[in-house]
Formats: sequence, C-alpha cells, structure tokens
Amino acid sequence: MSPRTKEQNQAIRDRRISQIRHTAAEVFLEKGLRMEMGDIAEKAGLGRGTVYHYYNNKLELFEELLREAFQRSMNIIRETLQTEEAPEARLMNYVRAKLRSWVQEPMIFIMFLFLLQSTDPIPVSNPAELQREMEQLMEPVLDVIKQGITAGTLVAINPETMYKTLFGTLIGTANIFIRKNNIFGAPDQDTWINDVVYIVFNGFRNDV
Amino acid sequence: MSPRTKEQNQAIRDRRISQIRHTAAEVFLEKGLRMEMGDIAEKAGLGRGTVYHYYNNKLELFEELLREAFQRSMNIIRETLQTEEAPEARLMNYVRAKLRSWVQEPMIFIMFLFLLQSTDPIPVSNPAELQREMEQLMEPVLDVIKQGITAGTLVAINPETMYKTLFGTLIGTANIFIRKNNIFGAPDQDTWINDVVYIVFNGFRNDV
Amino acid sequence: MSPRTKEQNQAIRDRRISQIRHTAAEVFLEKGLRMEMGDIAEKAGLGRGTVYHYYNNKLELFEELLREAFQRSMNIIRETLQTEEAPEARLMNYVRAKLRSWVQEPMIFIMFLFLLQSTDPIPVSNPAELQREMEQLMEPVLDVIKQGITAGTLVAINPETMYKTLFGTLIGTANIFIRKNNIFGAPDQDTWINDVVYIVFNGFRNDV
Amino acid sequence: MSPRTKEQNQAIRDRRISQIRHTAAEVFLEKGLRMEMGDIAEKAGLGRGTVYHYYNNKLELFEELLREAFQRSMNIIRETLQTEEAPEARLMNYVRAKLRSWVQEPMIFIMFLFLLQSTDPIPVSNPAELQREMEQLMEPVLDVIKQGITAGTLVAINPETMYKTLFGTLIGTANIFIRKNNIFGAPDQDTWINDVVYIVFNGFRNDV
DNA sequence: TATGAATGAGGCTTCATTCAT
DNA sequence: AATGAATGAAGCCTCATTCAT
Repeated sequence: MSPRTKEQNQAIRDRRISQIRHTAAEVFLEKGLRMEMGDIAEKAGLGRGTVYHYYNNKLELFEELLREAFQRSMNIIRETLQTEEAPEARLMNYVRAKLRSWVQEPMIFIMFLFLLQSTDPIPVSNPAELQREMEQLMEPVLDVIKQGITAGTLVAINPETMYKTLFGTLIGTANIFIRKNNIFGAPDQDTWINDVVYIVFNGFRNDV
Repeated sequence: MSPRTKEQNQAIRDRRISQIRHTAAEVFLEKGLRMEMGDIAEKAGLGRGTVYHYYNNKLELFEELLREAFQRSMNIIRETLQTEEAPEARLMNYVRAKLRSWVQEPMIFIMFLFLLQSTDPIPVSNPAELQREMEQLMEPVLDVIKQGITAGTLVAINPETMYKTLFGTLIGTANIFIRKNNIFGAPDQDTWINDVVYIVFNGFRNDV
Repeated sequence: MSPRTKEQNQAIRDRRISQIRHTAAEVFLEKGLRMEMGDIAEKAGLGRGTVYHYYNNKLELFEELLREAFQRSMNIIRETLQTEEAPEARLMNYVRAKLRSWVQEPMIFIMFLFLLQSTDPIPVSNPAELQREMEQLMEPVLDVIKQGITAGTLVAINPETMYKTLFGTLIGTANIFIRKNNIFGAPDQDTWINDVVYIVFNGFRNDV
Repeated sequence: MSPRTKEQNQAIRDRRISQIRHTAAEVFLEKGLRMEMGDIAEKAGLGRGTVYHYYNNKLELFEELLREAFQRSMNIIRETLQTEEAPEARLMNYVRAKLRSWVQEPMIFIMFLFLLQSTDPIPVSNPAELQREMEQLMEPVLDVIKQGITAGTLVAINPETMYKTLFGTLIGTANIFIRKNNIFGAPDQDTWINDVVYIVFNGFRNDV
C-alpha cells in the first residue's frame, strides 16, 4: 500500500540494471550482436518488458556493454602504464594484464573482437565519441611504445604500426586460446599467456 | 531452334556459378553468414530464384566458399613449405604468402576469421570433414616449426602453442590491417606485411 | 500499473489457444495441411506473429488438432463400446455416434480422411506414438467385432478385414454425405445416417 | 537435314504425349495435385520445357488425367452394366470390376478420391462439363439400382442415397486396402475384394 | 515498477512458368 | 520439336519492439 520511498526505488533500479547488464554480457559473449532480447530477459529471470523498461532497445544495452569494456580497459592502462618502471617493462605488464583480464572477463575480449571485426558501422548513438574513446585507449600505449623506441629497448618501427600489430596479436591469439568451440577446440590452460608474451617480445626466431 | 547443346549449357552454368560464387564471396566479406541470398542475387544482377537454381540453400553456398578458402590455403602451403630451403626461411615465406593472399582475397581471410570466431558450430554438412581439413592445413606448418626447433633456429616452445600463436597473430594483425571500417579506420598500405613479419620473427624487443 | 497476474495471463492464453485451435480446425477443414498460417491468423483476427507465439510452427498446430481428434474418438469409444449391451448393439451405437460426431465436428472427420489418404508420412514429432494411438482406437472396436462373431450375430469374416471395411465404409460415405463442394454437391440432410447404418448392418449381420 | 515428314512429327508427338501422361499419372498417384512439373519431367526423362511444350500448364495435364479416369470408368460401365443379366448381378459385376480396375490402375482410384475430397473447386477449365461427366458415370448405375429395387432384390432405399453409399463404401474401403503407407500399413492381398463385395451385398440385398 | 501478450518487417525457400536458343 | 536457365510470387518462420494492464 504505502508507496516505495525514492531510495527503495533507486535500489530496485540499480539491482535490475546490474542484473540485466550482467546477463546481457553473458549472452553477448555467446552471440555477439545476435544476442536476443528474449534470451537476456529469460536468463535474467525477468519479463521481456522489464528489459525494455530499463533499456529502450538492444543497441542501448549494447552501448552499456561497450562502455563497461572501455572502463575496464582504461583501468588496466592506469594500473600498468602509469608507473615509474622502464617503458618495456610497463608495456610487458600491460600486455600481461590485458590478456589476464580477457581470460577473466571474456565478454570484454569479445567486445573488442567485435569492434575490430565489424563491417557494418558500429551501431552506437555517437560514433565520434566511440572514436575518441578508442583513441584514449590507444594513446597511452602509443606513448610507452614511443618511449621504448627512444630508449632503444623496442625496435624502431612506426609506432602506430607497432601498436596495431601488438593489438592484433593480442586479439588474435586470445581468440584462439580463450574461445571454446572454435576450430582449435577447447582453450589451453592459462600458461599460454607466458608463451605469447615471450614470443611477442622475443619473436619466433631463436637468437643464439 | 534446336535447344542449346550440352556444352553451351555447361558454359552458361559455369559462368553463372562462378558469378554467383564471386558475388557471394563479396557479400560474405561484408556480412559473414549474415549475408542474404537477396543481396547476392541483386548484386549479381540475378533473380533470387536463379541463385537457388545453382545452390539449394545458403549453407551450400557457404560451403562452396569454405572449400575455396581451403584450397587456396593448401596451394600456399604447397608453394611455400614444400621446398628445399631451411625451415625458418620456409616458415617466413609461408607467413608472407599467407598475408599477401589475404590482402588480395580478403574473403579467404574473413572465412578463417569466421571459423575462429564462431561460437555456434560451423554449419557444414560434414563437420568431421571440416575438422580433417583444418588439420591438413595445420600439419605441414607444424612440421616446419618442429624442424626449425630441432635445427635450433626457432625458439623451443611447445610447437602447437607456437602454431596457434602464429596463426592468431596473423589473423589478428591482418584483421587490423586489411579491414576497412573497423575501429582503426582505413587499412594501411601493404608495407605493414614486412613490419609484421619482422616483429613476428624478431619480437618487439630490440636486442642490441 | 502492476502487471497482469499469473491467472489473468493464463486466462488470456487459454482463450487465445482455444481461439487459434478453433480457427485452425476450420482452416484445416478447408485445406488440410495446405492450411496457411496467414489464413489462420487472419481468420482469427490476429497477427501472424501471435499464432507463432502459441505454436512454434505449423506442424505443432497440426499435432494439436490431431490430438483433439484422437481424444474425441476415444470419448466415443468409451461412451458406446464400454456398456453392458450385446456386441452388435454396441457396434451399432458406435457407428451411429461416430457418424454423428463427424457431422457435428467435420474437422475430426477430415483429420481421419487425411490420415488415411496421406502418402507422405504423417508429419508428427513422434510417429510411433501416432501408431500406438491409432491402435488404441482400433482395438476396442476389434474386440466388439470378435465378440459379435463369437456370439454369431456378425458374419464370420476376418475381424481385421471387417474393421477396415467398416472404417472404410464410414469414412467413404461420410466423405460423400458430409462434405460440401465435392462432386456430389451439397450434403444431404442427416437422415442418411440411418440409411448407412441400415445398409452396413444388413451386411455385417449374419441372417441365420 | 531433311525435315521430318508430318507423319514422323505426329509419331513423335504421340509418343511424347503418352510418355508424359503416363509419368504424370505415376506422380499424381503419389502426390495428387501437389505433383510437381519438375518431377514429371525428370521422371519422364524430358526437359521441363518439353512438358510445357505439350501441356501449357499443370492443370491441362491434370485434365488429361481426369479425362482418362473418366473414360476407363465409362468402359467398365459399358462392360458390366449393359448386359442382359439380372440387375443385382450386373451391379455386383460392376462393383467387382470397379475395385479390380482400381487395384490395377491406382491412379484412377486416386483421381476419384481427389474429386471427392477436394474442397477447393476442382480446377478444370469447364466445371459444367465435369459435372455432366460425373452424371454420366452415375446414371447407368442409378438405373440398375432402380431396376433392382423394382425387382425386389435390392432394399428399397432412396436410390440416390444408395448410390452414394455404395460409391462411398467402394472409395473408402479401396482407400484402406489399396494405398500403401496409410495408417493401416501395407495393403492386403486382393482377397479383400471378395469380402467387401460380400459385405456390401449382404447389405444391399433384400433377404426376403 | 513489471510484465508478457501481440505484432509485422524481413529473410529463407519452393515451384510453376517463361523464354532464348 | 526440345531444352533447361531464369524468375518471382507466395508461404514459412524469427525476433525486436510496442502496449495494455
């Protein structure tokens, strides 16, 4: 009878939103943008209408996931790149942390894969903002790379190419080592991270 | 007057099939399995029924593309790995040829990306055969890697991990450098291939 | 304000299901399996999607009708054959009730005609179950026939042949007397039931 | 080089037509009006175009089959009813011959079943003519029935009802005993004809 | 706030028929 | 006379979204 207080309502809202976002992440992990609103609602134990009560449409929900992936990525950058260590060490920490974070929250990995692999323009309300965010993710890494080159500890290749190659390598290998059901079968244990880091930083060739 | 000869008909069929396959490859490049039969027909300047005249359904057409990708890949393997050169040189040739082929026929690249990235089981009539084919693509490369390790010119990491890392790296970097419209914008000129090969084989670190 | 209660929703669902089933029966009556989901939706004043909301596909809807026909037939068997009367009398009641039921619910008649006349295998999810159900419909009648033969009131022909002939006769005559638009034009009044029963039983009855 | 003579052409035409008609009958037996022109062409070893060269569309081909069924039925009537025997004997001969003919040429039986069972108006170019033909099939039998009633050897029921019941019985039982794959499984041996005739006539016959 | 019933646009596929050779 | 390549209308089904309660 007595209506809920504002605080109660807000608490309900927060819980629901978190519940929906969490479930959506799971479904996005499996299906990407082919995730179905019905799936999400059912898996979250909610009615379809409820999902629409909090997100006006599928793309809004997608944008929420995108935002999440962005924030997590920024956190990793903050934690690994803004230290006092040598550039190469920082870059290495970054790579390791990135891969580990993808292993732990595959949705974030999938989101980046999706961004890379999408041919259709990414369906966000503000594409320019997305562009800016991606640059915010790139810039600090690019800086470290430049510092490493200047310091002479990283090979002197065009930094941007280097960044792209690094990012591509991470995404590509993660794709193979993280995903279940791909053509290489079940993913390996996490020891692959060390191997990948080793190869990335030392190359395949054995310099005796 | 008299109906077309068998040869005339076959010629028509061959032309159409090639036309449809070609168009389908283009559309697959853009949309993956979300390619629409209507798109293909329209882009080929044909009626939808005509496409179905040659392929009973979307998946048959998909399998054709898959087959094509497989054959091209086998060709590259034959041309680069079955020579008398040193293992490392052969592997390098293979990597270079692979990237170049992906640049020239992006559909083949997309097909592999699709195979890797698919969560749903790949919709082929004979999954076991697909598995076998993938192994046929992997084995020769794996052999060269083993030979390189034995010869001491490649780092002594588990060969299968090495293969996966290599393949992941190629796919991942190609994804960034080949695709238009992804978050990194228009693809670079093909000079990136040299950089990627350099990094793959020497690593990011500058070993003074 | 608050969403519908479970009971309200169930009531809606029940009403819709009954409405769709009823309409589907009408359309099946006209077209058999060539009934179109669009027809059903339109005739029921619903969107096509709504029909699919309740039945996943055409065959599920068909199976519902089949189930209904089976249940009605079992009811008739229960009501007419499981009494204390003499075998011949029971069989007569059964025949009369069967024909009357077909007159009143032609869909049920059409369903049997369809089952008999189908060359393609009947598209049910569980063919074995259908087989079993058909036997459940046959057995009690077969029993009465056997009892009648033993009692000497029915002619001593192979009971199964007798059943088939009886069933065929009922279906065949009903087909002529019930259906509109067939080559014999509009159906007769229901007095034909008496005539058919008379003819049938002056055949089956053994006039010692 | 030298063009064919008129006679040669006519011979070719006749052969083709017969070939197509024969094949169409086979396919109609299996699928009724759902027979596909492609099936017919393929089964006849002809191109699709060829079928259309001789029959402008599916319905023309259907009408040909209908005409054939009609003629065969008239033949039976001529052979069995227009004799000097007693009415009941003639009727019996007719029934026997009819069932036998259906056993031997099931397509004819299927055609009648189709005519009876059709809800859509029969798709012929001249419905009135079809009506007339059906009456031509009915009349002689009706006459014999009337004669039998007058002679006191058949039960005194409305002759038209009697005809319909007789016809329904024949169609209905034939449907069960002739067709493969119906719910009663494989058809019986032909001994059923005797049983059916026995049952029918112990019903129709007036046992004074 | 919460729900699920209702909907229709959109994509796949079939098959009778046309038509150029 | 003979053919089969080409076509599109029509039917099935999915799923994002709306809306009454």
